[in-house]
Amino acid sequence: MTNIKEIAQCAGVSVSTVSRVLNDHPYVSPDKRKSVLEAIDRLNYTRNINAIHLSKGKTNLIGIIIPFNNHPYYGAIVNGITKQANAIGCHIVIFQTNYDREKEIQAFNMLQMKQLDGIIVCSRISEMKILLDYQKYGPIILCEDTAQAEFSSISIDHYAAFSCALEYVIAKGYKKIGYSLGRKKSRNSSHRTKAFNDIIRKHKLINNKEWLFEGSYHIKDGEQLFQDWNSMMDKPEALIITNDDTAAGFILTAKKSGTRVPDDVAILGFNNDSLSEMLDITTISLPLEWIGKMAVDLFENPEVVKHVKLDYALIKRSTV
Amino acid sequence: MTNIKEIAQCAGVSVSTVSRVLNDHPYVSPDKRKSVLEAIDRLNYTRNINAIHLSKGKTNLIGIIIPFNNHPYYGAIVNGITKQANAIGCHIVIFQTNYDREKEIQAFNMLQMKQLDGIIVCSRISEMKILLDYQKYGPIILCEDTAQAEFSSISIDHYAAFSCALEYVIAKGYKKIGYSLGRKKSRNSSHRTKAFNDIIRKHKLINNKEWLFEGSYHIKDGEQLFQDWNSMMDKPEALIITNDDTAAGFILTAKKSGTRVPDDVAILGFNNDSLSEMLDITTISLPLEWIGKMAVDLFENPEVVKHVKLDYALIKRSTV
DNA sequence: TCTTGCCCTGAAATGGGTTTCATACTGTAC
DNA sequence: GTACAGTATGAAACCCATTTCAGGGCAAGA
Repeated sequence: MTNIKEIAQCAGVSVSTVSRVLNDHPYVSPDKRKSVLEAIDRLNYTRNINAIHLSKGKTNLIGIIIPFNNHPYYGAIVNGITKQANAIGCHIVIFQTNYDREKEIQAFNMLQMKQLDGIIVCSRISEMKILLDYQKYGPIILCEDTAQAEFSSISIDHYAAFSCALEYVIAKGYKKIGYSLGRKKSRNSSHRTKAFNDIIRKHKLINNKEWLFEGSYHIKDGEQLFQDWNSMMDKPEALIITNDDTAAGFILTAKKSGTRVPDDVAILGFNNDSLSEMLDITTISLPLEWIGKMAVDLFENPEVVKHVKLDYALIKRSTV
Repeated sequence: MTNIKEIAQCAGVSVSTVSRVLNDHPYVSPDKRKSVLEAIDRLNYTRNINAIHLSKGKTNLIGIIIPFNNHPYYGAIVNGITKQANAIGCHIVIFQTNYDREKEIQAFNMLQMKQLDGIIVCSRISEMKILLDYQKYGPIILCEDTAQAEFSSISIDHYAAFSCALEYVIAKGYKKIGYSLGRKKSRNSSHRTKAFNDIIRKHKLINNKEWLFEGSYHIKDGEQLFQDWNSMMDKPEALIITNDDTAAGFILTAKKSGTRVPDDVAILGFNNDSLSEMLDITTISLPLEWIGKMAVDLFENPEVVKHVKLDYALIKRSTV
């Protein structure tokens, strides 16, 4: 492998000059620049980027922590991140964790070892304490609704979004309302739960613990959710479901078993996926790609810790 | 940032010894090992991985070239790759290209500059000529049905899989059969096209050029596909659709407009996604995660160029 | 006793850039 | 004519680990 030294020799200049040409620095005379360029061409030279990384102390690599990759919610965020990262000349290393602590730590270790310039956490299982430990090694951006002073964050106001959903369902006349979450203890979930409890209390409706379902992520979980719902003696008349994928699974299974939506059970989802559009599912549209884009923006300006909240929109369709 | 030199000083040994401890080499006396470990602990040392990369000439990073990330087909392959890559201590850098040549080249350049140890190409737009240029910089694995002697490949026998699908549709009595592809000129597509032409000729059925549709990737494309199909004077009675996502889009749109499946039009998809299961779509199951896994296996053994083909399975359901 | 081989250790070479600093030259302003 | 600013250039320091090589110590076998 030819290196910068050989180029320097071949072009009859010093390595500094070669480096200057390579990095478009000023103060290189046209003729030397030319001979360096020729030498590069002649010797078929490529820079060893690992040496550059070592020297510069950065890699232009951003880590993304997500639980699942094959999921519309995270897929959309990743899309947003990817686009914006490309715009600032960065690449993406995906850490698909399945909520495994080890895997998350792996990502943070790579930050510590300088293989990553920063990390965007789309969803996590590690405690805040862990994140604080690693914070000194580089910017960590959280895609969650937090006020943690040490980290920039970008999120949807899940409390407000869920409230909006619930108020709409209530306004439509439903009294027995249940909802499903991914993991009960995630930040986003806790906001949704709080919203649920507050609004239900405000309207003096039944708050039945049984009507809170967990583990709703994928379309197949929707099938299970339907089974669970269907096997209840006292069924809620409306369900606010974690995401459109699960909602779709629920609705498709419901149809098979002759359950009518929204007559037998009203369904409201989140995300406004293509699938929800196809199935005409009432949903809350979330600006997921924007979350990704903003996360990269926040990564770029690590000096200022900001907490950005993005807007949502109720999409009225046929399932409520 | 403390480095290996400081550790050596602090522990009263040479850097070589520190390196040996760090890398679990034999031939370090227990007491020296202990004092090194203590020094590492005391100074809160972390290795700079970029230096290791430079020194070792590898990064344990595998690049993946995919057109879309938020797509079940590629999502599943990426899942398989991720799992197996983790098993061998590698991480994944995703290049989502949207079939943009530039983006693909970017990935290859990173291989050339040694930021990647290898590349798995799930689908590409660059010509083989380009790949051959970059081949010398590291293993490139193709997830396509090729016999190119220079590259290992892993694929489904798309010719056979498509033939199987088509024979089944024909056996069910359909005579006017159309099909859809992603991009006409991709390798996989060309195998499907060949299979289609061969089988149709064999059975002496109509081969109507109009019944070949293109650009079918996502669920929304299925909606469009239905519009196209529906607006034809002479409609095919059965459609073999690129993938289940598009098939689902077609079927859901069809239902809205009162078109019955399979009575008005039979539908057969590919992949056997969760969605196809939910919608009871007849499909060809493809071992996508296995493609990913095998791709990593092939990457690991770059000395032997192999062309692996995986099996498929017809899943009979209600849409044919 | 001598060889051979294994264990242990450190100096130095190696991987390949970037960047600072010192120096020198040129042109312009006063 | 003197300062000063700007342009050009190379030597050397720096980023940080891995790995080769050489050498010393020690034990077992001849």
